[in-house]
Amino acid sequence: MVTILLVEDDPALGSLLDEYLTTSGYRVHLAVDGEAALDVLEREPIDLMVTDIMMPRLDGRELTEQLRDAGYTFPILMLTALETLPDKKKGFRAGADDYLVKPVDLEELELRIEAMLRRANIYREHQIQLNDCVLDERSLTVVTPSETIEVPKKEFELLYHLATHLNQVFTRQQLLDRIWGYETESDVRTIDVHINRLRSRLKHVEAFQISTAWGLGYRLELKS
Amino acid sequence: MVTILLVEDDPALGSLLDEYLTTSGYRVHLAVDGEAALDVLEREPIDLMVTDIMMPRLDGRELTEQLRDAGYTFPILMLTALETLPDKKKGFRAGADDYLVKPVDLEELELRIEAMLRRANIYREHQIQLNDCVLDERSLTVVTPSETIEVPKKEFELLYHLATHLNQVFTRQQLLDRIWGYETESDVRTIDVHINRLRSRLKHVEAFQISTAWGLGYRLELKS
DNA sequence: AGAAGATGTAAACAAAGTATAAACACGTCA
DNA sequence: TGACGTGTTTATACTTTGTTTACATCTTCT
Repeated sequence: MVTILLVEDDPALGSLLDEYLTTSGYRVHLAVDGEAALDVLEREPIDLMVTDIMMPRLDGRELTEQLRDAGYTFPILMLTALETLPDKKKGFRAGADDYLVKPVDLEELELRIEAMLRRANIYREHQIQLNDCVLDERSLTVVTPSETIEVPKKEFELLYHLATHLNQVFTRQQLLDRIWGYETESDVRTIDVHINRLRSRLKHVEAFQISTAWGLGYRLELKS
Repeated sequence: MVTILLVEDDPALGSLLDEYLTTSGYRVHLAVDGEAALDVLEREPIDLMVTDIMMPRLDGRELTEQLRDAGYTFPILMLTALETLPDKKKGFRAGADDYLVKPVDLEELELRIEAMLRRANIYREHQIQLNDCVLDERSLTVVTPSETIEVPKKEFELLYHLATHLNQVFTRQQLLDRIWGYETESDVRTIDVHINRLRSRLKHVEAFQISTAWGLGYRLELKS
């Protein structure tokens, strides 16, 4: 589920947006100002932020700048009562991806959020997240908090296939058929060798493991 | 340099936008309708498209749908005279990333284009900073604290493209398509030679390195 | 415990992909 | 014209990856 961080100091507007977005199928965290937003960000993984621009303490523009500086890359949409170009400009310069002028048109807000998510999701289709670890199909890498491990193509395909079918047991022949192709003439023991190499290559990865289903085949399961 | 495909059937508006965007530092291809746009796309690598929605023959919405279906992922901005929500909705649904209502505010158009490019990781700054090292597009130089290295054009374009897409892996064919152009007949191994020359030319540069993604292609990553 | 079957592991070999140098082609400019 | 810079192709050396093989180790069952 997509998680939105909503930063809005006006209680009436805040709860209106919260309710609307929640009923639209998003998980929403509501923060009353920039400081509160930073607190939420420390505890929750956020996919997208919608923030008012004028707020007490830390305002939307400063918040956006701080987040971009800190390396956050999720899409940010700013809400502003100010129609003038200089203000839009400052917002974009600070790192916002879009803005919306108040009063907020709820349907348009949803459309813009969808468009931003679609754009940001282009790259996610090629990734699988397993706990704190990401398998990146485009670069053939396994990215953990502490390191990035490059994995040879066949090994990666094997890993990726198991990862897309968590906990499901595959026989060696099934894996050969699905990854090498049905007409391959490779020996089934090739699978064992690849599994072996994957295990030693990923031995420091805490997020998941490839376990042996004795007499059947292999499966990938989360460690957590 | 960022290349924009501008699709607009009104000659007056078309040339106005063309001129404005060109003086803003973009390379612009102007097409008078969707069919003409498709022709341009076959010959030129495009970073972003700005299209009118109402046009003879193939209109902006149909064009957008076709392009998305064909796998093009660059940002698309639609120009529309229609203010109503259902029409915006159709535009977004067709795959547009943003829209702008006519009459076009040139400055706002530029801001939106910049935001879309940033979102898509396409930059039009003439310099890129990588740690303590600067790639300068205008002088085709790589400037480090200790020296300034001149780089031949093709090599620089290759380097620059990789630098604007940090850590992203590109196949040799993708690099050929994007830097040499889609209709090039050069051999993909030309890429290897250029990479090789770049590496030896920049071997004393500490800021970044071009690494090989085995079986895939190349990527530029910071050394830090 | 011991046998039979299944899996783990290391090493050798084969295949595929990449690095590098050198030769060639072309245009520029004194 | 001829030296030079740039871009491309080609040939060969080299590296990484993929597969097989042989043998060690582990499960399961009697």
